[in-house]
Amino acid sequence: MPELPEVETVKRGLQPVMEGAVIDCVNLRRPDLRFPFPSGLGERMAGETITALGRRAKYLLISLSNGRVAVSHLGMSGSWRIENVKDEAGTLAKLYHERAILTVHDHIVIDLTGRDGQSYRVIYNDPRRFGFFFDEASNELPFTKHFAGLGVEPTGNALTADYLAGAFADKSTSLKAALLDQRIIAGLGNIYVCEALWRSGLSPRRAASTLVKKNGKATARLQALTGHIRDVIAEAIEAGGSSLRDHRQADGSLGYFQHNFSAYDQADEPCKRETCDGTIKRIVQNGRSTFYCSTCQR
DNA sequence: CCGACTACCTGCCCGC
DNA sequence: TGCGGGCAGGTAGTCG
Repeated sequence: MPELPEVETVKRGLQPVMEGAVIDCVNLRRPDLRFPFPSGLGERMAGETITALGRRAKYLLISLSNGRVAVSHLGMSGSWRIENVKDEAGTLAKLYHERAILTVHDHIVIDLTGRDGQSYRVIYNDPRRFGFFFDEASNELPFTKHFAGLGVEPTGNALTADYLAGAFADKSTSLKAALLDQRIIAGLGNIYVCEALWRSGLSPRRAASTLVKKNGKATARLQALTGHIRDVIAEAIEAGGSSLRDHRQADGSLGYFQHNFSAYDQADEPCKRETCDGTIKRIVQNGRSTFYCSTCQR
C-alpha cells in the first residue's frame, strides 16, 4: 500500500507520540523482515530519545539522540500503530503487556515514555514481511545503498519539468516504468503513477523520451504531467493517504483517497473524464498492473 | 552502465 | 465448503 503519501501519513500520525519520547525497550519478535535486522539494533535504540520523525521517499526516519537514525520501509503490507494512547494512570501499558494483544504479524514493538510522561507502545505489523528496518549513523545514511541513488521528492521544488526532461531525454522505456523508477522520482508507486498519467491524458505505454523536445526541453505535455504528479501526491497526503483495502492511519482511521481513484483498480469501469466515452483497461507492464484509458490517454 | 525479469511472503478473492 | 490460481501498495538481485 504504502507509497509516499501513506508513509507521510504514518509519520504525521506517529509524531505526536514519538517525537521527544524516550525509548524504554525495543522488542524484535523475529530475526528479520525482508532482510535480517542488524545485530544489536534494539539495544542501540533503547534508552535513546527520539529527536524527530522524518521521511525520505517511502522511508520513515526515526532520528535518535545518539546521532543514529532508525529506518523503516513498509514494503507492500507494513503498517505502524499506536496502542494504549490514553494511559493516565500509568498502569494500562502493563495490562496490555499481560494480555498479549500482539498478533503473529506484529514484528516490532517499541515501548516509549512520551513527553507527557505516559507510556506508549508503537507496533509494526507486516504480514508479507517485505518491509525493512535497520539503523545507521545519520550522517552516513545518504550514502548507503538504499538512499544513495534516490531521485527527487515529488513534493518539493526539485521536481520540475526541466529535471524530468533531462531524466527522460534518452529513455526509450515506457512512461510508466520511468515514473516508477525511484532513481528519477523517489516515492511514486503504482497507484499514483496511474493516477498522474490519467490526469495528464498520457499513455503509460508511450516512450518517456517522447515528452522531450529535440533541444532537450520539456514539452507542454511533460510540463502538465509534472504538475499532475505534484497535485496528485499533495491531494493524497491531504486526504490522509490512500490505503487500499485495509491500510489504516496510525490512529486507526482509514485513509480515504481510494474513493478518488480515477484509473487505478478501475478495470472495465467507464472512464471518468467528462469528454471521454472510453473504458479503463488493465494491462501488465514490467510485471505490474497498469490501469488506463486507451481512448483519452495517448 | 541500463532495462527486464524474478524472488521474496501472506492473505484474499474468485471460479470450479 | 474446499482448493487452486491469480493478484496485491515495493525493491534487491540477477542476467543479458
